[in-house]
Parts: sequence; C-alpha cells; structure tokens
Amino acid sequence: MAERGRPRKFDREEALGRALELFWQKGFAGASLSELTAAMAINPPSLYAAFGSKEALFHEAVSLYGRTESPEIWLAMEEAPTAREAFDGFLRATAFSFTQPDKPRGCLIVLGALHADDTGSEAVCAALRKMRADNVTDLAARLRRAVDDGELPAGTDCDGVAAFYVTVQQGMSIQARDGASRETLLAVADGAMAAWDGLTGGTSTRGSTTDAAPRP
Amino acid sequence: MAERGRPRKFDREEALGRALELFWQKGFAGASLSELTAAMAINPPSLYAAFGSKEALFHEAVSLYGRTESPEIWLAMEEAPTAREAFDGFLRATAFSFTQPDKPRGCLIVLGALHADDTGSEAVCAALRKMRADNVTDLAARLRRAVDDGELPAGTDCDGVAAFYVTVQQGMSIQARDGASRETLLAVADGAMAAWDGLTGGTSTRGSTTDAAPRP
DNA sequence: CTCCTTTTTTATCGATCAATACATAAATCG
DNA sequence: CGATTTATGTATTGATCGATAAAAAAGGAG
Repeated sequence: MAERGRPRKFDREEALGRALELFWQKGFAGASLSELTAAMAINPPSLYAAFGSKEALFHEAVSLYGRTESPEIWLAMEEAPTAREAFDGFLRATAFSFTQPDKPRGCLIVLGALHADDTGSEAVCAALRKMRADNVTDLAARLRRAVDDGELPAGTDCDGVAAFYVTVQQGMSIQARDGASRETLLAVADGAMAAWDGLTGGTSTRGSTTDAAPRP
Repeated sequence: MAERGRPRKFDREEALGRALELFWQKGFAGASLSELTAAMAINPPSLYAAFGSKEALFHEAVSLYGRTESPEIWLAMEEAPTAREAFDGFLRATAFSFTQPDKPRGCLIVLGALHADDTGSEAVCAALRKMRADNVTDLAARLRRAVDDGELPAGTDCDGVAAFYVTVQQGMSIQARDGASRETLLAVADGAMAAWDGLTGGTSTRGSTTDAAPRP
C-alpha cells in the first residue's frame, strides 16, 4: 500500500526531536505553540495533523526522551554485578547525562511538569509523576534482588534506600538546571555513595554508620 | 500625619499570605491573575495598587516565605553546637517543613520558578536561583566554621559536602510534591546523614559524631 | 486528464493572559 | 461645607494562548 495524498514535507522524527529539546528546556507549559512550531519549522496545522495536540506531542517527546536519554542512565542498574556498583554507576551516569554540553540541563521527567495545574496539564503532570514513582520502584527492586543474592542484609530497608537515592538524583536535576558543573554532580554522587555502607550495611535504624566508603 | 484618602478595605498581609499560598502551590507562571485575585478576595486594580505587579507581588510573597517558613529550617544550622547536629537538624526540619498538612508540599524557592523563560519570569527565576545558590554558600560556611573549630579535618571539601546536602534537600522538594510522607523524607534525611562520616573526614572522627540527634 | 486523499499555507477562532480606564465611594484637610 | 486623595467595582485593553477553517497544492488511483 503506497502513500496516498500529498506527502509530508518535514521529517516527523526530526520535528519531534526539536519539540523534545524545547519541552526539555522550558517545560510543558513553558513551551508555547508558537515556539514549538518555530523550533519544528512547521505550521500549527501540520503539528496537529501529525501529533494530535500539544499534550500528545509532549507524551511522544517524553517517549523519545525515554528511548534516547534514559538507557544511558539505567544501563548500570541492570548490568552491574553488584547493587553497590549499580547505584554508583546510576548516579555517575546521571551526572553525565544531566550535564551534556549541547542539551538542556537536568531531567525532562523531573522538570517537565511539576505543577499539577499548569494550563490543563494535570494528565501530563500525573504521567511524569508516575514515571518518577516507577523509578523508585525500580531502584527498590534492584535492592531486593541484592538482598536475595545475599549481597545486602535481610533487614535492609529497600524502599527507604531507594527513596534516598532517587531523591539525590532528583536534586541533581535542580542543581544541573542551576548550572552545577559535571564535577560538582559527580561529587554529589560520591557523597550519596558514601552513605551506602551505613544505609545497607546493618540493621541500624538511624545514623549508625560503619566506616567510610572510598570510591574504587 | 494620618492616612489620607479612602482606607483600604482588605488586610494587606492577609492578602499577601493568600498569594503566597497560591504561588507556593502553583508556581509563579502557574498562578494566574484571576486565580490570585480570587484567592486574595480583591479585584485586579486593588492588587496593582497595593503590590505593583504580579512579579512584585511574587517577590513580596517570597520574602514572606523567607520570614515565616525558612527560619524553622535554618534554626538548627545556626544554633546546633556541632556541624553534624546542624546538618542533621537542617534536614529533619526540612522534612517537617515540606510536609505540613495545611500547606503546599515542598519549597517555594525550589518549585516557584524553575524554567527561566516562563512568561517574562527571567528576573523571578534568577532571584530564586540566587537564593538557592546562597543556601549552598551558607552550608559551606557552616562547614568551614567546623573546620576552624577542629570538628572537621582541614582537608574537608566543604563546597562538595555543601553541594551534596543542598542537592538532597532540593530533591526532597520534588519528593514532597510527589506525595512522599514525612516518614519517607525523614528516612531520606537519615540516609544523607549516613554519608556524614565518609564525607567529612573519612578518617575515624567517630568520637565526635556518635549519637547526638534528638528527636523533635 | 479527472477524482480522491492528504498536507500545505494563510488567516484566523474564542479563551485567557497580565495589566488599566473610568467613574464612583469613602476617608481627611482646609 | 467643598476640595483633595486614595481605594473600589466594573468593564475592558492589546497580546498571546492552544487549536482550526478554508482553500490551494501535491501526490496516487481510475
């Protein structure tokens, strides 16, 4: 079956990439239609014909972000042999991803739509919030695997540890957006890993750190 | 000299408080003028006569936030005898402040204007960014004082440690906005403090950093 | 070629944005 | 009292928001 009708003049994926970059930089509500169409080099009717609506375009942009930017961050989480290396690689990859010279700073999932009531963006905000919640779930799952493997004690508070590391990563989005250097973010990652032994080592409830954890 | 002209019908401070709550909840760009005037129970001309502009109103709201919400968080940072207790109290007070039942979750300074290019909010965004940067400076200053006092080793990376703890606190704003419970944020604070020994000395300063954190 | 489908360009649409004109109301001053 | 000053309520302002209507343009199908 061949294509009927007038052929599209622009590259859909390239236009989506331009939209992603603008959404990444200015957020869902902050990126106006006129800015989007200018960045995508198309007219509004072409945008609506190809993507449906601003919200649908944003969802597609988030999906593209997940396919292009996220894997780099989550690679270590899946492939590292130990949970400690997984979390360390996760945070270090985050520091790199959030400070790419030619891309907006920080994470689209975190910065894209924080306020639930920006112009009709409840669904958008809820979608990103769910993705952030899924991230916590994924980190906790990796920790439970480490408990099953015997790497971590049975009493490890996997949810609490996951919440801590996700919080650090989300804070790194703010820091990156504020202009923090890659070195600063790597130092933050090191700081978070300095808590590893204290968090996962024992059955402690609070503040019972063992010894320092030098980086490999 | 007495007040001339028709007296103001509304309480300026109370109206400012309503504006603060709305800005806190929806951000600078997300809080529209019609929403603001509705929340403040006044008409637009009264708003402009009393505050000048939406941006000026926001700056006053931020100032009110700094006078009412910030001191609780920064009290421990000034009064705690040791840097460790100062940072622990700082994070624990943050966990409490970010999860007050009758107030918006998270921090206005962090969530109020993240994207520099929301509708003419460059100045607003820059002001908040500066306040966030000043927070890092304050934390680093407290650490340097601890180095001078001999509590921390001379080689302590005060800027790096300050960046780490500020990053955690900023991440807690995201977490709080996503619905994290007070207990979860306290667990995050505990996690951050688990890194203290490794970050601030690494070399066996455990005598000065044992259990010294009172429960509020 | 003439239909048919789809995209393109141009020019908007109504709604909402932040910000004001204007006339009236309520106080003090002389 | 009248004059002055300031705040209030109503009704808009021009600009911009997201989203379309309408007609011309560019292809395949018959």
